[in-house]
Amino acid sequence: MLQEKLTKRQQVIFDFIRSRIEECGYGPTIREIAEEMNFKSPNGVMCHLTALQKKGLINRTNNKSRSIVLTDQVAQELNGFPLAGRVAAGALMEAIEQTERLDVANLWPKKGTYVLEVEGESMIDAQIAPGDYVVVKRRHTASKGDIVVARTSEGEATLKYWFPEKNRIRLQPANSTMKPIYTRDAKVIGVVIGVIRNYG
Amino acid sequence: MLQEKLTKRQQVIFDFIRSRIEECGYGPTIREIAEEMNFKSPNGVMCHLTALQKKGLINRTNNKSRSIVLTDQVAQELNGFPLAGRVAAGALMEAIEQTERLDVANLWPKKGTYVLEVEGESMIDAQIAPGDYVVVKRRHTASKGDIVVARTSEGEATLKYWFPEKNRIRLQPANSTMKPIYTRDAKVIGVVIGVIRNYG
DNA sequence: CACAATGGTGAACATTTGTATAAATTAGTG
DNA sequence: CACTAATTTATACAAATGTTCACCATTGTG
Repeated sequence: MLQEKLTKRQQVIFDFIRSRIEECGYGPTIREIAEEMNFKSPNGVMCHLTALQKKGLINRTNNKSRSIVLTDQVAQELNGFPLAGRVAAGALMEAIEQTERLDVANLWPKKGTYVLEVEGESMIDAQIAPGDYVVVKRRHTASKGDIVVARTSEGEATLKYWFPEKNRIRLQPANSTMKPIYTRDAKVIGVVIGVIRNYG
Repeated sequence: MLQEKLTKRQQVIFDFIRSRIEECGYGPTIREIAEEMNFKSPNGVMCHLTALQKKGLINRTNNKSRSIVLTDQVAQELNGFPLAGRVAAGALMEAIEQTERLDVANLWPKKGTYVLEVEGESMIDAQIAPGDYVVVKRRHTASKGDIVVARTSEGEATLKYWFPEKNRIRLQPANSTMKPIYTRDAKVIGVVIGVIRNYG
């Protein structure tokens, strides 16, 4: 995971490429890079690009305009967060620079997935609080013990544990002050696969 | 938020552009689109592009190669999840198609932010469970009541509520079975600004 | 010092690419 | 049918773009 160190010049050029991709949505041409760097010839850029490619920061396709892309490793840094370790672990700050990353954008599959804002405290003992967003995978079946979004016969959607019993379904809240709902015709709308909480 | 409906041809072309941007990291040229569609002239594509632009799905810059970008509205669909409403709300599924989106990738600022995997149950009553990831903003100060990552005099990093008192700091766990830690020289490493949980 | 690595200049060339104009085709609609 | 909009062909041109070759300057190193 250690990448060869960049020279100052290479770093400047790489930063420019990355910022362009972020800001414009597409990368620069070789001459645009040259212009930015006040080069008077596109060939200077070519050398740096081959260097950046050899060091594993970018890829590009021959003869294609604007074909510079950041390698997966680098691109992920745009989305993810450095995963610094566990809270209980010792030397924290030292570790942050060089570790894995948690790619928030790709943690969950996008297809058939949506989020719901949680209302009420029915799942509080499952560490799901009001205002949290539950990430829900659209499904019509669930396994025993899953946290599901279910629609009861009254047409209400609700967030509960899913416990099928002999002749009925037990929709179990995670809250000692609330009682389970028993029903025969509750339908699973989706299964909770994640939780997102944003303080402030 | 309603976008003008696309013709079939426009939809096919738009899908191709989007998939290319997703898969390659950069968009196609006009001629590459023409080739894909088996057009024998680039001008056919030009017409469709101006249509797509007029309908607000893409933007592009004149005279620049591969300058097609998805509009913010469309691009966000690549990152976010549809925000379908609140769990308690009624007609859920009907609402999913046409609602806002929660852009997970940009929920929190990226600069100076990292995540930590939570170990232990010291914050369980704050709905933070073992295995959760806390999103931490690197800071050296905190406000009363913040959930912070603090380093105690022993050099251990720990996750607690931050309560400054007269001559000391109270590091308060959110767990009725655990006692607060009192200290004079605890240092804030960061403040918790979010939580991410991934089931399974 | 000789040498290699880095960081350029300059000019020339072949494609690729965006653009423009004119016209043909198809499909739907009043 | 006459008409319009959408779709595509055809051709041509100007500009942008990637590539290559030859060569120069600087810097650090054995």
